[in-house]
Amino acid sequence: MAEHTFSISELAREFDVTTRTIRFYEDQGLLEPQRAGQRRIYSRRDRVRLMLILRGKRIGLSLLEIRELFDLYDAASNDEPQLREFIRILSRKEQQLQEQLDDIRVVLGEIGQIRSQCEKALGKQAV
Amino acid sequence: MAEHTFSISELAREFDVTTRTIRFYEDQGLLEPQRAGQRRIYSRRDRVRLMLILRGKRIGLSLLEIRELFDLYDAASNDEPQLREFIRILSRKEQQLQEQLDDIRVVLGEIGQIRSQCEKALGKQAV
DNA sequence: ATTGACGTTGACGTAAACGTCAAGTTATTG
DNA sequence: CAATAACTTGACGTTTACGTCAACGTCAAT
Repeated sequence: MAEHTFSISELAREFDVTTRTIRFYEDQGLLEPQRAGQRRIYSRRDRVRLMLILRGKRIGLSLLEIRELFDLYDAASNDEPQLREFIRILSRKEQQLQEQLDDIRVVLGEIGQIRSQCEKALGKQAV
Repeated sequence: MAEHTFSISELAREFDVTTRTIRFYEDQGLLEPQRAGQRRIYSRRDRVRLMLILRGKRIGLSLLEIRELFDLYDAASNDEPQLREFIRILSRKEQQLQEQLDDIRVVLGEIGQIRSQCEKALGKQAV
């Protein structure tokens, strides 16, 4: 079965990051593509890793935290305590996001008030 | 009516930031406390501003964005287009947060799978 | 054989958000 | 009055996450 692989710029295009970024992630131990001579060859697994990195960033993880999660996950497959640790970290992150969401609801509520005040101020003239 | 004021370290303690941080926010045009000689005197309004700054940070705004929102808000009180812009920016942020939440739900879903796999692997022995 | 696209490794630069002195000022208190 | 605490400005340091060259390798196509 012919394993599909990717070049660095293919991945860069697909995920809208620069090649520099991808190499940087490798530098940080987040990716370990194979080589064909000098050239980097990315497997499906590498591609998934990149997806996970970017998702991690979107939920506010630092690259170091992502790295630690990868390491934990790799080591955790057969180790329950580490898996629990893994889950605990993510639960904590979930709670942080929940707080963020609460914050933004507050902000949006305030905005609503401001808006209605403004519309009242502008009055019946030319809204 | 005696306006209650605050020293820099009072605010620092209350919000668990350093005085350096508060001065830095002033440097960035986010706060403009009065002075008694050299000393900074923070009013209730300044305190509210600081709360807003920290809340803004929690929802992922940069200090620059917060600054722009303050400026917009100050200028917007009587100007509808700017108010709409103000609201638009926050709506965009709300959407980003929503995406973050979706991301984390995905992650947590995956975690659930991994956990159950792990428990299955550990089997009936000593879970 | 040369051009062009793509890739490579350094090395240095940058922006954000503070931390960390240093060196001086002001206020209070024993 | 001297010590101490709290405050000030200013300058330089730090971390994260890349951007930006420079200088070179490689491979396919003309």
